[in-house]
Amino acid sequence: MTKILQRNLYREVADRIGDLIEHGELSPGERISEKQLCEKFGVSRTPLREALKVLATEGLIELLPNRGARVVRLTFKKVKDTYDLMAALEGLSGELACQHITDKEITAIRKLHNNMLEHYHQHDLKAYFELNRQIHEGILAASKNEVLQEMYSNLSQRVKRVRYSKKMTQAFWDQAVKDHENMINALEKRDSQLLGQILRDHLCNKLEVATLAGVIEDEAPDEGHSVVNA
Amino acid sequence: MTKILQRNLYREVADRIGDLIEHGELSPGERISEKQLCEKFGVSRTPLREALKVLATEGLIELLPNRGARVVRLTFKKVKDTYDLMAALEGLSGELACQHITDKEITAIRKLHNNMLEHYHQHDLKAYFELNRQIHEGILAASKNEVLQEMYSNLSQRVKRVRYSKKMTQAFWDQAVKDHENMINALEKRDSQLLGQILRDHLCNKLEVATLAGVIEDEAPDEGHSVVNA
DNA sequence: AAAAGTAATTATGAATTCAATATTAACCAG
DNA sequence: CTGGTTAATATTGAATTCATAATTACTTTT
Repeated sequence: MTKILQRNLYREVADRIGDLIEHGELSPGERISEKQLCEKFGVSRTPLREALKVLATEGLIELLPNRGARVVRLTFKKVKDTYDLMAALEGLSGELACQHITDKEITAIRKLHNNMLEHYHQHDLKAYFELNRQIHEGILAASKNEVLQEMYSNLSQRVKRVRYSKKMTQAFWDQAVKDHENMINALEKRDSQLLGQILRDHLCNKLEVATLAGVIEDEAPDEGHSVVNA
Repeated sequence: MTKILQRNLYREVADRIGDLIEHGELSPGERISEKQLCEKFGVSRTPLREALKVLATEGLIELLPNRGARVVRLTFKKVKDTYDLMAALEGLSGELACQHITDKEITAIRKLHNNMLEHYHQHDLKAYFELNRQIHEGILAASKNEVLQEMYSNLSQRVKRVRYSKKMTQAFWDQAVKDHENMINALEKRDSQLLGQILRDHLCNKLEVATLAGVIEDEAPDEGHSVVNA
């Protein structure tokens, strides 16, 4: 049962702006010019402004009344908070997955896992990360909780642009693989509590947060006052 | 440091539509007429349509391309999924609160708790619920995690309209109060793990889900095809 | 009378236009 | 020059207009 994908112009525009933010083509704190983006995308201001409103509720940009939109500045605290949340959601996904996962799904994830192990042994970090992502996504899907999946993917979106964990020490990597081994085992035993615990503690997040401490510039409060949607 | 409240027209409209949904003045599955709402609120279609887009990303309504907006149908599963998520978030809020709460905040919550106990002894359910809400909100605030607070309040919004847990047996009530006693104790001892556990298991959610089983009409799949934002 | 097809109506999607606010530039006094 | 005031410009906020798709009503046909 594949869902029909809704393609509104505003959604299209929102996604493309999201990409621009993710790839750093729109800088944090930088004012987003409506006119400029309209020309870039070849759309009028109406769908563009709708997209901005959506992106604001998704937490990617902020709207300052009468002063335009700007990309949210990712402070270290904000990223840390987001990761804390994601860890909790991953934990929940693990618990629920154990309750709802089918044998077929377990087989598929085991397969991904074995595949990932190969890349690990070949030191192919990029391929490893991709499989790693697919495994976590698979568990999330197996939770059969769509609200959870939606929330998680939103949070993931928000921090994507700093998610380039370049330096990964061998020790960290070894530990991550061990975690994954335990995860699969817990999943096959359908041990909710255990899998939940492993995923909550899985160092993937913690590692990234740790390395991020250096990456993120926590500079002077800002230009533009602190404003919040109400 | 009180934040400046942003009052855009679209946000205002979105909130008012949210109220209509919460109070059942817009029925689930019912098509939302733009023109009608424009007249009701005295605004043009532009801000109204912006509001609809925002409400869709907030999960309160669905937009069917070229076929308008309708209020999301709350199936039992959807509500159950949402409560599972909220329980996990409450658990996290408890853990974080223990780490970050100030003595002053603890005192304030203890005060709310004592106040709540009085209403409990006087069998004033309404006042009890209000204090109950304030306590949970206080813990959430004490977590000092704004992303968490934002997510929680969004989830809460989604299920508000079925949150009228009218029948509350004395046994349930007694247990809830005991839970709360334990919560406050854990908080004062700053026992993260314990408070997290209590909040995750707190029957408030489970109770409501249980009673809801009867309240929600899980009817025929629907008119209008299953469409999802992409 | 029922079904199918077509025209008329209505609603939505998006661009344009108008109004209000903020930003920049120009000007002047100290 | 520097600081402040006012005018000019540009940008955002919201209403209107135009275009397109869906729904309804009405024929027409069997």
